[in-house]
Amino acid sequence: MRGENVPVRHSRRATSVDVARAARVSQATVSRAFNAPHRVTADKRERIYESASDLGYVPNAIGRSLSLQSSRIIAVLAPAASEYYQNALSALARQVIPKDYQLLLFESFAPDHLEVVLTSVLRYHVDGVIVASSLVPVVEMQPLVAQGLPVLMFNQEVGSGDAASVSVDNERGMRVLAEHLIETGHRSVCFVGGMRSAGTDQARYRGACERLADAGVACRYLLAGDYSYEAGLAAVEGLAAMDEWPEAVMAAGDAVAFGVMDGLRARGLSIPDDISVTGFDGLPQAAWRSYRLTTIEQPMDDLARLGVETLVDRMENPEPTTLRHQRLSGRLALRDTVAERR
Amino acid sequence: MRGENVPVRHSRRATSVDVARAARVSQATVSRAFNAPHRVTADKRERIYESASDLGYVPNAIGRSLSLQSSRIIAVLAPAASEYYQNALSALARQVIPKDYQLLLFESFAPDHLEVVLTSVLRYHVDGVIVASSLVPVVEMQPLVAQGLPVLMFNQEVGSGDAASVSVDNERGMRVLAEHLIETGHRSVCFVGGMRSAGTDQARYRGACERLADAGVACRYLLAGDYSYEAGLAAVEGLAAMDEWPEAVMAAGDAVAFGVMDGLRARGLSIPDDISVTGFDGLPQAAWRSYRLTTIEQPMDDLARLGVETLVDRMENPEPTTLRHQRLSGRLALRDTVAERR
DNA sequence: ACAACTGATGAAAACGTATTCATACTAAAG
DNA sequence: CTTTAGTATGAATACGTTTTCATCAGTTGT
Repeated sequence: MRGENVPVRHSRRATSVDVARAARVSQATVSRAFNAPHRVTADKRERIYESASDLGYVPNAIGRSLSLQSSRIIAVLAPAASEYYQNALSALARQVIPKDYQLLLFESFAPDHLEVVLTSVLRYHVDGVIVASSLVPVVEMQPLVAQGLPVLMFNQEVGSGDAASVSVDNERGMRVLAEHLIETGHRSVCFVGGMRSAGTDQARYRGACERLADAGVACRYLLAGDYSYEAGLAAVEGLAAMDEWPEAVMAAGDAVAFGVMDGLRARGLSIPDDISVTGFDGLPQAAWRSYRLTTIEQPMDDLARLGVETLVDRMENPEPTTLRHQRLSGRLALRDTVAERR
Repeated sequence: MRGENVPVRHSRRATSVDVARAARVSQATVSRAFNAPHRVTADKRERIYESASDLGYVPNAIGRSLSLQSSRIIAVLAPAASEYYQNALSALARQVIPKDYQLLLFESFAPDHLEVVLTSVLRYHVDGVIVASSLVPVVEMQPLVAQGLPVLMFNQEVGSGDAASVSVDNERGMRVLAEHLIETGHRSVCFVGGMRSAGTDQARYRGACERLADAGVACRYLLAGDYSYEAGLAAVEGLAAMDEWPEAVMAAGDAVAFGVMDGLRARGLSIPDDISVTGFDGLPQAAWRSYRLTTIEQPMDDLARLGVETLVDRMENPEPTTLRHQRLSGRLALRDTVAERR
C-alpha cells in the first residue's frame, strides 16, 4: 500500500470494526446500529453508541459510497469568478444541506479544458451534476448523460434533451422590461449583449426585440463581449459612436448595466433623465443606492430549490416525478433608472 | 446491497476488472498501466489503453481513495453569501486545479450547526481543510486537528496553535491607511467595525487606533454589526448621531465602506470633500467608478496560492517545509475617497 | 553451463462499509 | 408441548482500487 502513489498516513481513525470489538458485537451490527437502529436491541445499541463516542468513531463516507454505489456528492460546474454564479452557488449550497448531499466544486474552464473536467467528474462517481455556466452547452454533457448521470442545467433554457433544466424565463422577463420602456414612452433602445454564443443572451435579445418591434420602437444590438462591469463600461464607447444616444439601453445582465451606468455618467449623462438603463438578474448591487437599477430579479432561491429538487428526484427515483424543464418568471424590480418620457 | 439505504443504480460503469478481461491481462496490470506505465510492457499497455477507451473506462476515485487512504479532496468551509469569501473561494478553486485536488464545499453555518459540519467533514475523509470564515475561531477546529487533519485558516491571523494560516497583515494594512489619513491632514476619524468577535476586526481597529493615537488623532469606534453593505448603510445613522461628522471614516471592510458612502451621499455629503472614506479588502467593486474607494487590496491570488501550497505541503509531507503562519502585506490602492485636508 | 540478478506478471490482501444469508433464539399460536 | 412466525445476530461477500508477494522468464556474468 506504499510506493508509486505516496499516500498520506493520518493517525489511524477508528473504524466500525474497532467499535464492534469494543462493544463486543459484530461489525454488521455496528453498521445496523447507525443505519437502522430499530433493528438492534436497545442494550447493544447503547453499548455501540458508547464505544463509538469513546473511540471518536465517524462512519467513513468513502467506504460507504463504495458499498452503496452512491457518493451523496453532487458536482457543480461553475465559473467561480462571476457574480451571478457565485450567488447561484451560494443558493445551491444552502438547498443541498438539508438533503444531506455535498457539493464538489469544479471551477469552470476553457472549452479545451472541459474534457479533463468531465473525466474528473466521472472519476469521483458523483450522484449528479449541476452545470451552472452559460458557456457550456448541454450537448457537451453528453458523455455524462450517456453514463446515466443525472444532469441539471442551471440558468439555461433547454427545450428538450436528456438533461433537466431550471431557469428564469429570459424572453418573458425581457419582454416585461421592454413593455415598461414602451409604456414610459421610450422611442429608441439599444440592447447591450454579453456574449453572442450564450443561449440566455439570444433569448433576452429576442424578448426585447420582438416586443419593441411590435410597438414600432427601434432596437439595435451592441456586443459588450462578456457579462462583466468592465465590458459594460467599454460598451459605452460603442454607444457614443452611434449617430445619437438611444433613449434607453437594455443591458443583458446587471453587471453590464452597472458598467454602462458608470460609463454614461462619466460622460456627463444623467440617469434616467438623459438616458434610461435596465438590467437583468437582480444582483444584490442592483439595490445599492448608487445604482438603484430597474431590472428583472431572478428568483434565485426558488431556482436553486427547484433545481436541487429536480436533480435529487432524478437521482433517487428510477421514474422521476418532476418536470424535466422548468422556467420561472422573474420579478420586475422597478427602481430609479427608467424615466417617464412624455 | 439493497434495502435500508435506497441506492442509485446507474447503468453499470466499466471497472478495471472489465478492462483486464477485455485486454486479457490481470486487474493488477491494468492498475499499473495507469499509475506506473513504465512497469508494463508496451504491447500490453497498448492493449489495455485500447480496451479502456472502448469500454469508456474511467478509474473510480472512490475505490482509489479507499485503497490509498487519501481522497485528494480538500474541504472548504466558507460563508458562500459573502462577497469576500466568494472571491476567496474562486481563487482557491483555481489554485487547487493544477495540484489535482478537488474542493468539497461546506456552506458556513450557525455556530450550533458547526458540529454537524465538522462531523460531515470527518465523514468524507478529506485530506485537508480550509477554513475561510472570520466567524469560526481556530479552537473550534480542534476536533479535526486532533484527528491529524491538516487545517488552514484563511484570512485569520493565527499566531500559534496546530492549524496553519495565511492572511493579510490586517494591523499593518490599517496602519498604512491611517498613515495616509494623517499625511492628508485628517484630525478626527471614526472606525466602523463589522463584528466585534472577528479577529480581523480587532486587528484592523488596533492598527488604525494606535497609529492615529501616535499622531494625536481621535479615533472612535462604531459597530456596524456585520460586514455587509446594509450594515454600512445603517451605520451612517450612528455617525449622524454623533456631535459632529468625523473628517474620515475607516470602514472595516469594503462592503461596509460602500454602504457608508451611499449613506453619506444620501444625506447630501460629498465624498471626499466633506468626508473621507477608506475600506479594506480590495473587492472588485472598489474600482468601480461610482465608488473609486481608497482601500487596502488583499493579494487574493497570492494568498490562495500560498495557502494551498502550505496546506498541500502539510498533507503530503510528514515533516512540512513551509512556514506555519504566513502574513502578506496588502497594497494601498489610492483612489478618490480621501481628500487633502490642509 | 550455472548462478545471480532483473523485470514483467498474476494472485491475494487490504482499505471501510452495507447487505445477504444462515442460524440461533424468542414469542405466539395451536 | 409442539409448531410457526418473527427477530436479533454474526459470518461472509461485494463494492473498485493499489500494493505486496511470489513466480516465472529472460539476461548477464563467471
